[in-house]
Amino acid sequence: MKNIEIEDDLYKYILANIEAFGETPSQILRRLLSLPDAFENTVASVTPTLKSIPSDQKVELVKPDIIDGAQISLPASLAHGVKILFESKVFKQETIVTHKFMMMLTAMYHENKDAFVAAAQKTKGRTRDYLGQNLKVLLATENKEELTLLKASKPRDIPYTPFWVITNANTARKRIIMTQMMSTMGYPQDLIERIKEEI
Amino acid sequence: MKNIEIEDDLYKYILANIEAFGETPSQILRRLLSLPDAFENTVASVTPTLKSIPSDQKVELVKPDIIDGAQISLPASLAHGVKILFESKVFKQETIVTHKFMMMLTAMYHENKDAFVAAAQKTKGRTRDYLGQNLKVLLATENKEELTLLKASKPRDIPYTPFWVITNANTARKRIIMTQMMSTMGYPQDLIERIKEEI
DNA sequence: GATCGGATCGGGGGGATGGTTG
DNA sequence: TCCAACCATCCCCCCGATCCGA
Repeated sequence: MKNIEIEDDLYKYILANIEAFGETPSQILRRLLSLPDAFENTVASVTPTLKSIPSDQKVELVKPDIIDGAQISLPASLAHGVKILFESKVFKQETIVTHKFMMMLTAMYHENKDAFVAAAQKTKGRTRDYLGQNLKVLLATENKEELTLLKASKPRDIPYTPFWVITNANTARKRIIMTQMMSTMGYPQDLIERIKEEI
Repeated sequence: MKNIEIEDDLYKYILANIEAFGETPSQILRRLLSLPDAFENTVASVTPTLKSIPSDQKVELVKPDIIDGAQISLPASLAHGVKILFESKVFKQETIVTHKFMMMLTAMYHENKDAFVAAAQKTKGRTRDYLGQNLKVLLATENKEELTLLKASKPRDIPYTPFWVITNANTARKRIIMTQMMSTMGYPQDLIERIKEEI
């Protein structure tokens, strides 16, 4: 049971609508609101959370875009390419290298999807892929052994993107992956050289 | 004002029909029942009670302010921003860290609401939110499991504010939260550095 | 006995390091 | 065999929330 505080006139109004002797305010309210006696409704919370990059959830959204047929809204900080991203506050304030790494990839994807797709295919290690599409499908499809191996690399979805990246790598390797991606995609040399300062 | 007792589910139903932050159950009921507004306007019910922060009840009240359409009166000690707060007697004499923590947040909210709102969204832990709006609604809406988790963090309404904060944290973490909030809101570095002395 | 502040300690994630492969 | 490149184990630190003491 809960106690709520209401103004006197509202209280009078409720009592004025009494229909049976001994009816409680609560019962009267139910009737007035056309609610069943045993009302049991859960209002589901619909908050799509982006657990992987915690920092800029509800930031200004721009650029409605289409990914896999679904429309998405991209945070402003990620919508204007790598160069602008480097200058953005959210990027500078982010301390976790993996997050910066993924933010860059998001920005790059939206800057040039075709080039990104091509570069993603070429960027891989000796035994493992570094990037790919549709992580969920991959995780569902592979056989047990391969799956264990795959998971060891800690692949994660790149936010606002149909791609995933490997996450279990030291910073040096993350730089290598970034460098390869940016080179293949044709980013200018001076921007590529900034990688080691930025992440 | 009258108090009436209602079942939990009815209470949830009422809160589920909230349309504006800070709306009281009474106001919601009026709308649902198509009743005119009361002539006597409520202030008390919107204002989070200050039973948690003791002993400045009879203190000078200043700065009539608007929170979500309701007018409130703010204790002088909390009305002039963080810097003044640090120098105030009530703050210095307060021994409970959590109270000081919340006093600072109240002061910060009134010093710059927009910045506060933005900073509150960004300030969060790995799995839990640190601040948010409308605790009542949150508590009524979430599903059982999430609710238990949420409650473990002991969220409390920040007095004179539509926000709540996590309270179940050690002092070190409270400092981290404060630091993040103040940085994001753009407080000067020297004030931020005083956090570890002040709380 | 009940409540409340918040230190303590278990758990989880980031990514450096040591081991492995070609 | 040795070296370079790569992999993924595992350490350390951060975060959460249980629980102890006031």
